[in-house]
Amino acid sequence: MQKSYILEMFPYPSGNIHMGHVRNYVIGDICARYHKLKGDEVIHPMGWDAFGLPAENAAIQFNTHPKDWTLTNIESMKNQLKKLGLDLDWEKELATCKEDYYQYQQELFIDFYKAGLAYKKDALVNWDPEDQTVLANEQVIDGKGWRTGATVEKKVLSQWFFKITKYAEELLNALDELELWPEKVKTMQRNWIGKSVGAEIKFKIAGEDDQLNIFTTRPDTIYGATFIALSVNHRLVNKFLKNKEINEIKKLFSAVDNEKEKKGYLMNIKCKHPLLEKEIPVFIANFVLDNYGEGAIFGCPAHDERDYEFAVKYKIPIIKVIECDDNELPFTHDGIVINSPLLNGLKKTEAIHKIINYFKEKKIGNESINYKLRDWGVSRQRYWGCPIPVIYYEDGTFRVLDKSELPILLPYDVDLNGKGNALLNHDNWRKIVCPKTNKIAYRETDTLDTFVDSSWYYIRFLNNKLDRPFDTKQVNDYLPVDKYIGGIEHAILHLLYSRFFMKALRDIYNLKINEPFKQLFTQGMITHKTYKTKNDEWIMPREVYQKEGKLYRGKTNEIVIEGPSEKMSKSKKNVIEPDEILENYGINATRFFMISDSPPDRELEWTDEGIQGSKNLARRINEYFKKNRTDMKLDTNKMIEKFIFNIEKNIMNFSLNKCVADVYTLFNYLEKEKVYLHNSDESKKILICLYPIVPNMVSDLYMFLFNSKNIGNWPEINKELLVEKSINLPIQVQGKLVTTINTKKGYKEKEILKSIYKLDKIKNKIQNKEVIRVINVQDKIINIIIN
RNA sequence: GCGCCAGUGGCGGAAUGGUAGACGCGCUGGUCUUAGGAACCAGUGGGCAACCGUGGGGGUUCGAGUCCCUCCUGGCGCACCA
Repeated sequence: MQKSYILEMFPYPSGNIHMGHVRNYVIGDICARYHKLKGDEVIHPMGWDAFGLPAENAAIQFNTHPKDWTLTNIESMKNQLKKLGLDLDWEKELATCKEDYYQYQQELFIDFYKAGLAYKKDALVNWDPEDQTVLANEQVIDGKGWRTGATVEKKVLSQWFFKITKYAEELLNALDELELWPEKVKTMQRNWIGKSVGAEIKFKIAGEDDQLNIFTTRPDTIYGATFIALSVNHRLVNKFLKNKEINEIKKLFSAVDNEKEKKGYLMNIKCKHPLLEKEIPVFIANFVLDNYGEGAIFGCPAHDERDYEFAVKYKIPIIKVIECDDNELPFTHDGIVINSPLLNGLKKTEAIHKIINYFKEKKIGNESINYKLRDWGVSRQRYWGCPIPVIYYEDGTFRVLDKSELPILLPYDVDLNGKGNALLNHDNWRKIVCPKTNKIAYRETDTLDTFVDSSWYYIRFLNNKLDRPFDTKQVNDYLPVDKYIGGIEHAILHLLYSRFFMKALRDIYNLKINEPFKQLFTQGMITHKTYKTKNDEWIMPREVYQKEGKLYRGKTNEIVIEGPSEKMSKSKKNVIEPDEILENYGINATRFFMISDSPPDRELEWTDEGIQGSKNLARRINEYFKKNRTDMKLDTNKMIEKFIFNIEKNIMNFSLNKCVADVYTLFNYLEKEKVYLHNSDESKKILICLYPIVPNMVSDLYMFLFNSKNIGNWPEINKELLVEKSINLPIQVQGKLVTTINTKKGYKEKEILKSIYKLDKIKNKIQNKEVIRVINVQDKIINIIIN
């Protein structure tokens, strides 16, 4: 039996589902139900991404406990999901905050550690002052925390990391084989991994026994290097400057108004140029990233915009080493190398090749590949997350626990006052006697980033009750997920982490699976018109009424200004509540509308007309089947076969909006021809095709018509009926449509031309001219070319 | 700035290089109604017409919304990545 693993991204249990969830899960449900009808062994589970900060914030705000708050939310959201008529296997349900999930994550952590994929180091990390926790690089957007929007600070802390960089090359290359992923997501991941090929060059420090390693993609411009710039966090800054001075420089840098304005501080050390008998100045500069390469660059102002700007400001010499006009500086394009004894006259790639070989020979450099991707910082200074199974002794050493010492459970009795990490403040939990050494020890109080939880939940779903993380055979048999459906906002974070996890687990446990998600489908947002008063107050759409072409607010009769359709958000008051819609329009209309007006990967604008149209469609179908049976017309069977064929094709391609069009086309035909099928076998076929989309309605109708709950299998298509025997053949002259004629398929070209030439419209076109060529695309089109 | 995607009626959107606008919404007219914002029926790209029409301009082709080049516009992502 063919397996089909259909998965939608599991939700965070905030307490209420929103329209975005509805769309996501209806799309997945249609797929899953279709595959079941086709006879596949379908896996379609649901769970809860249940650790995370909102629970802690809610605990403080409402004086409840994160666990209680979360579990209550799960219950109510589960009820809401059940109202959507989703065919989910609730036996497989999991919640990442439950010990039967996270204790196995602790096992994985131990295995990662043993495999060298988890390690601890002092690191300059992103600190979110509002959430009081560290964030991964991926979670910092424009210098702000992804969740809080607070400006992120830099701090040095001892942190746990996962070695995702070990897989940088594979994560990049394997994207090419993910044929069923959107190009857009792959591009985003490629950019994020950010591979650069170049060279690493050693710069000796004059008068010191120390050196710098500098990565560059342009070793061909080495003769134009006129300065060195270091990040303020570079090792050598610490070596040569006092803390006080460093702090002053940091202050100087952060005082810059415009973030892009370049600032530098001249150090009193110099570097030797690796090829020339000269020394060049060393700056500390605000524009040098400390987390790329070693946090040091050589500046070649003539051929780099940033270096040029800096050099002009600090009056650093600018030496041209690529042929160009002076007014073209900085010249960053390819060109012929000049002023470079070893490289003169060469083109860029030749020069790069030659100089790297020279560096190798002299042992002052090497070719080098650099990635933007950093290792994944997974420590979070929060209570509501998976505890890291590590203890610390009083001498500062630590021990990663054995699997036999698991689980490390979160204590329930914590003091959540919003200040700092509740685990750190919980002495009873924290302080233990190590059973191996009998020494006093302290538990790790950081918990794991919740993106760790979601990096392997699709594996745990295969057997959520197993007494180890997963079963190898099951993983090999049932992964990858065949269709993974969710929002594009996870393009980098969740999807990259999961890919890394799959590869890491593959290598640790000898799995045969390389990628977790075979096909990725990213559904579009749901948007809704926004409305404002003249005082910029957002108001709810339902408050607005229209009179003589103008919009007014219901209770005050103020003029209302209509804004663009935007993503539903509470702050803009353009939210539609699923519960309300289900109540007013019913589940069938709701499901129809979720796929009606736009292709699933594009935005769907919520409109009253749209949902009303879906309601009408549902009603029409219901009424249709209740009418008394009539005879079929000649082409009725053909229409039904076409319907089956099209629905199947369109579900497979995620062209669900076209499925709705297919439904209209069929019922328009049946009603126009007054063909009523009632409890016929043909009705069964039609209902089965409708079942994935509107299962509730179909179940009721099936009961009513056939007194049975047993919806059969997906109907076999009678291909013979699909073939059109007669066609409307378009006739072109000079490639332009002139007329069409109705004819049988398989006509003889000579014969049909005879009758075509008799047509007035064709005669008029041809008149006295000579036919020089006739293009007959058999059964498709005829094109007559005249002189 | 770089990358990706997209530009088709009043709107959402259909079209393996082969009849552009399927299907829906809206609109117009009609039927039934005390009434209708319900339901049903008919029509609906522009133009009186010949014809013209898929963001603009080139090209490939018998034939281009579709392929190629170029420009414009919009959306998304990345962005001092050396």
